[in-house]
Amino acid sequence: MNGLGPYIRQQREQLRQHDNGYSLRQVAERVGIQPTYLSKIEREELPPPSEDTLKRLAQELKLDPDVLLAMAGKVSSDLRAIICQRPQLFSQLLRQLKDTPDHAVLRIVREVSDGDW
Amino acid sequence: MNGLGPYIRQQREQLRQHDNGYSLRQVAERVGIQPTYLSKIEREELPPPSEDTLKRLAQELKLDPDVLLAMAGKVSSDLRAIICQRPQLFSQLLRQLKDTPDHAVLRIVREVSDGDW
DNA sequence: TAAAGCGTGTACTATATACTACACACTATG
DNA sequence: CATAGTGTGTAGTATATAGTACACGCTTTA
Repeated sequence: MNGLGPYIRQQREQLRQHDNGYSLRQVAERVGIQPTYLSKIEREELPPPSEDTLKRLAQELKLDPDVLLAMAGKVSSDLRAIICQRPQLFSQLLRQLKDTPDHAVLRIVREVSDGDW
Repeated sequence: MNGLGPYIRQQREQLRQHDNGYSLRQVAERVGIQPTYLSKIEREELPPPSEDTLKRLAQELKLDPDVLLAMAGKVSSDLRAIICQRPQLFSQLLRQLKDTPDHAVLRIVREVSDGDW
């Protein structure tokens, strides 16, 4: 359980082993931020960036945006929108599922996608 | 579908019909904000207040905090925490359930609470 | 050995968020 | 008819958020 910063750095260095285009500077440029900023993010000298920046970073580094956002304590705006449309329903559901084991939740997911609803 | 502000005002005036302690000033005081601020919130002259303030307001006005937060486009911090602990799982679930009708989601809720998991 | 590229330290900055403080006019109450 | 209470207009503020800009020393490359 290390933080968002180290997680990003590790992944970047991972990718770098197979492709030299993953220097801090180059990634920063593709993501559209200053290299110094990415440096600080990776070393957690500054708090996590915005949702948008995190998403671009996730895409660039081939990471799951939802995971990256979660490590920053954030929830993607599209999920927020889903909840906000039926707040009582989904609030109840989530609190209900808080301590439900993964496999049981996944069973629900599969049942729903098998779509006899 | 009127906004958060009018919704709050309406509820406050509703409560006021049976209890004079629901003037804008008195509610504001109990909630811990300035009356001018509450006034602006109700008339949507200012953007919605913080999560904490909305929750205290909900309690004071006997409204569902999740609903109030939702109308402000926010999601309660405890729900965020639940999602952030298993982001992939719950992101998938929520996107899956986005267009699932209420009754079907409620069926899940009941199945889970009947707890044979 | 010069130039390009690397990561980082320091110092700012712009915008959004979340309010407060004071003054005013109107209404109801004692 | 004074005074207590009501809602609101105007102006300002503190803090958080989300970054930028420049300079530096080190390393690799040509």
